[in-house]
Amino acid sequence: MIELDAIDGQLLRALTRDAGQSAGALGRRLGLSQPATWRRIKRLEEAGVIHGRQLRLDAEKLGFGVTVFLGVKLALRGRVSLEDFERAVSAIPEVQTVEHVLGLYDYRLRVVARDVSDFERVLRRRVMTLPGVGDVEANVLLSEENLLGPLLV
Amino acid sequence: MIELDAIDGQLLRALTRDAGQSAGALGRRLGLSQPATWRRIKRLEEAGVIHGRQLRLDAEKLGFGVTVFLGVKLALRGRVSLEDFERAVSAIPEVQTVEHVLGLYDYRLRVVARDVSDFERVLRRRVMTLPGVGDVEANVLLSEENLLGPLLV
DNA sequence: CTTGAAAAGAACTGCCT
DNA sequence: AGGCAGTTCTTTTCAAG
Repeated sequence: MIELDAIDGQLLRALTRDAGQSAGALGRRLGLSQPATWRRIKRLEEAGVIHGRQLRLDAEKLGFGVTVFLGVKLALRGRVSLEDFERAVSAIPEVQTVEHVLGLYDYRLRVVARDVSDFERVLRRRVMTLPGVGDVEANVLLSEENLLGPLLV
Repeated sequence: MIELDAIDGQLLRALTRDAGQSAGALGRRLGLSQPATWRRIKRLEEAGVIHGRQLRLDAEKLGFGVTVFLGVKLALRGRVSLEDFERAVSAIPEVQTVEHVLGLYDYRLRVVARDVSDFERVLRRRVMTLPGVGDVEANVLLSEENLLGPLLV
């Protein structure tokens, strides 16, 4: 594990808000020179703390108005491997995230669809036919807020 | 809604894999010049399709080894407003995401903690004391895979 | 850690097809 | 729409305090 001081925390906080700002502008606000700021960011990347930069897309603007979280419990455990399930679920284009979890469900899926009837198609023809699938529970996303998290306190 | 052609789709797909690559390098692979590629990206940003770029942090390297998804059902509905709940939950530093959903639960929370006993502290002292909280269900994250989603097919 | 400088590269602009 | 050429800004590396 890497040692982070207060300035690293401030850098991560600022970059989490906007990953596209320049090292120079960032450093000026924190009272650091541009090369010093740049070296700190580089160090965080090399340590693996910063894993990369991800594009944030607006699903609605792309015509996907419905986002649903599915909790999936596997039946037939032992007869169907987790790898089979994961491979099949990863091949569904509407699935954005696959989370293997421990608890009431075995997997949590984030699924998008154009509308409710499109979601029904995905659910019936894609999800319910996955190998070993048992109970499925659905929650429709109304709104979502991403916070900084404690990584940065 | 904005019209996207095949090239826009390829751009979004490439940028979703790595949001940090330059317009020049991207264009060369698609047979476009640097300004043409840049103008397309700019257009997607201005249309709101690209909402921004987010830093991807490695929670484990920052000392947060446990990620838990909580499904929260509110009791006392009507007596406590959703706004009160949302304001209180957003103030918990360990909460990374708040999703307002429709279904078996009212809210889904993504929570990180240093370890299991740290998570117990968050659950007992922070989550269970939220205004109006009723049933709480937990799923511990084992592994996670982010796919491109259908935005890009 | 800082400043200053220099080279490389990426972002942005205007003009032309 | 796309390409070309040029300008501006940022990144990246270096030397020296």
